[in-house]
Order: sequence, then C-alpha cells, then structure tokens
Amino acid sequence: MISINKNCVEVPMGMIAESLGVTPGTATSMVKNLQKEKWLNYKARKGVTLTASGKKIGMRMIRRHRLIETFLVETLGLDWSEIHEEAEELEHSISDKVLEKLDVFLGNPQFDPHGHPIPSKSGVIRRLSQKSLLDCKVGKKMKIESILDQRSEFLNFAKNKSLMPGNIIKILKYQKIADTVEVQVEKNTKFSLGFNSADKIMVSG
Amino acid sequence: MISINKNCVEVPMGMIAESLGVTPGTATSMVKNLQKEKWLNYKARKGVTLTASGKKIGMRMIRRHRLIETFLVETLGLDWSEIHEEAEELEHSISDKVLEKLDVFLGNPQFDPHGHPIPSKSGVIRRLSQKSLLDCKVGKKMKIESILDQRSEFLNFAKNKSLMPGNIIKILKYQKIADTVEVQVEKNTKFSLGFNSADKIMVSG
DNA sequence: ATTTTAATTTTGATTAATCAAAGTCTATAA
DNA sequence: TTATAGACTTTGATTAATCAAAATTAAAAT
Repeated sequence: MISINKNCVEVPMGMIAESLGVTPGTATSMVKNLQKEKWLNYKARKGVTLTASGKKIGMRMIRRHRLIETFLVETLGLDWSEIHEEAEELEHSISDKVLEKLDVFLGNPQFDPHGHPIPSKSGVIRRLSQKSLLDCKVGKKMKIESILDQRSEFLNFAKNKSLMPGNIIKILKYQKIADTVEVQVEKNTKFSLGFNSADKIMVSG
Repeated sequence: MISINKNCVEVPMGMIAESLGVTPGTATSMVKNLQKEKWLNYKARKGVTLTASGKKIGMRMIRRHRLIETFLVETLGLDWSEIHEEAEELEHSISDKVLEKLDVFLGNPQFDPHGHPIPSKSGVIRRLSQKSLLDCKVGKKMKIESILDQRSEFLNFAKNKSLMPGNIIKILKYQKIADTVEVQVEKNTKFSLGFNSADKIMVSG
C-alpha cells in the first residue's frame, strides 16, 4: 500500500512501480490513466502528487483499512500480525453502509490495533506523533503511541517484547557506533533495537 | 449468482449469459476456460454441469455468502433485504481464516436470515425443505422454513407481512383461476400471493 | 420431410493491461 | 564540461476479455 505522503512531495515512479509489483513502464501508464481521471498529478521524471479528490479517496481507504483491522482484532480475535493483508483485501469490497455500521458496532474506535489514528467519516485524521524512539533522551520514560512497521514478523517480535501502544518504554543506552538502542518496556527484560526498527516506534510524553 | 442445480442437469448457456450480464458468445468462451481449469463440464448446445471441484468451491461460496449475510443482520443490524448484494461482494475477498473466526463469533449458525442452511466447513449442507406454500393443503398450518426470493423489494414486502422463517402460515383459499392463494401468517390480516411468489415460500410440518 | 425459429457457437475486431527492451533525460562524478 | 549511471518513458508485442454480427445447430411447427 502506498501511504499518503506527509509533505505533498512528489512520490517517485520507482517507488510506485516497486510497491505495486509492476514494471516501471506499467507504472507510468497506470499513473497517466489516473491523472486523466483526476486522482493525481503526474510530472514526467518527477513523480506524482495526489489531487484533492485523490487525497479524499485515500483517506477513505485508510479509514476502511483501519476500521477493518480493528474489527479483526477486537471482534474476531485475530492477531495484530495477521490483519494487514486481510484488511488490504476487504477494504476494497466493503460498502460504505456496512463500514459505518461496523464503526458503530465497534463504538467509534479512534485508533487501530497498531495505534494509528482512524480518520473520521469526513476524512479528518488526528495528527500522529512525530517523535520516534530515536528522538528520545536516554533514561526518559515514554509512552508507545504506534508501530509503523506492518511486517508480520516484526509485529510478532514486537508483541513478544511488549512493544505495543500504551506501554511505557525507556531507552537505556544509545550506541551510535553499533546502530542500536538498548531499551526496556514496562518492567520486562532489556533488549536491543536497530536504528531502523527504533525509528518505527512512535512515542509521546 | 448461479445456484447449484438440484439434479445435476445441464444449465443452459442462455441462463449463464443472462445471469452474468454478458453476451452469449462471451458466456461460451468463459465456460470453455472454466472447463480447461476443471471447474465444470461443458457440452456444446447442451450446457454445463459442475465437476466435483466445481461443486466443492460452489458450496464454499455458499457457506461464505450465508455466513456473511448472517453477520450483517445479526451483528451489524442490516435489514435482510439489503444483505444479498453486500455479501455478494464480500464473499470474494474474505479469507478462510477470517471466515472461520466469523463462524465461531456467530456461534456456528445453522441458517442464514432467509432460512437457508449454511454448509459446514467441509461442504455438507442440510437438505432444504422441498415443500413450498403451493404444495400445501388448504387450511393446514405450516411453518415457514425459508424464503427463496432474494429481491429486496420482495423481502421488504415479506417482512411487512411477517412472511419470515419460523412463523406459522395457513392457506385460506386456493384460487387456481386467479393464480393466487389467500394466506394468513400468525394472527395477522389475510393477504394474497401470486403462484410464483407462493412457490418461493418454503414450508414444513 | 421441410421450414422456421430460437439458442448457441464462431469469427473478427476492439480495448485494456502488461511486459521487455530500446530510447531519453538528469544529476553526479570525473 | 563532458561522460556516465540510474531513473524514467516510450515503443511494439502479447495476452485476455469482451462484443457485434454471421454462421451453425437442434427443436418445433408446418
């Protein structure tokens, strides 16, 4: 899934081809079609940006995706590591009517199981925490807000280490040379995270 | 949706083209492809029958469809007149894993909201009542088992008249010449049904 | 037994998605 | 400044789905 770009900067064609699993030429032609349909703006050799309607439908898909993920975990009891792909399928075939019933049934949840904010029906979304574990002072206790890494292996690992929204985490050591941080979640045993992984753990407080 | 034929008789190509909304030529070529993939047997100018694997996957789709319909009514509170089309979409994108969780969540329901039996995971389905309202003696009280007509206008009408599974119905008059039966459901006011409609009300007892 | 009709199949054309490979552009390195 | 590498676009071919219209077949009517 291509996520909506923070700063409205062009998304390069290579990234689009890659994430859709098609050749670059195919990506170009797809993008040209979507431009004809006004979902995005395409500048040759620059990349694409979403139009207003593109952003709107993107936000709608995020709402669908996250509500479905919430349902799969809260109601059906799936593990948070196995819901992304399921939701990816279902988000395309669920109707607005069913989605809004689901929202009511779930009690208007504000966050999905990974801690990501769920856009409102009108497309408004809470600003997500800008601070990752990498931006924290050593020793300070922080609250985990969300996990950006969607790969199921990472989510399994994270759950095993209690790296889940709501829990308290502390950086014990910051070892630039080794590319790792040593952390402790709640009162559990310490462990290490590479910088890349640590940067996917969003925190606050 | 093409329902699975009772007696394994060939389904004519016209019916297939019609129900898929494609031209007859297209239906022919689709069916030839499906035959290559062993889902069905096709005899030119006769029609098609399902193979064993075709029946199996058909039963699987019926299970999906009916469980989803049950969920939409029981859990989300949609009306039984609006679930068929919704389920038609969702049945293609729900995974087996999610479906089985749904089944457990719903408490292994045996019938969908229209009274149709839900096949088991292994593809076993209860035999449905062979008796429609048209096969009943005048005056005898019967229990409504299921409603075969899926059109939402009919289902709205039916609900309004309490023509729903579980309720008791009695034929008061059988008027062959007018093509109607006069009936009474529970203690409600009498009304008439055309033969075609009456034949869609399956009963027992 | 013919003729007619209706259902079905075949044909040929059109459209869209996709890919591989060739061509083009742009930023960086030399 | 020029050369080169890497990213991107274009081209041309392939494949699949679909349709309209023509051809065929089987069944029904005469």
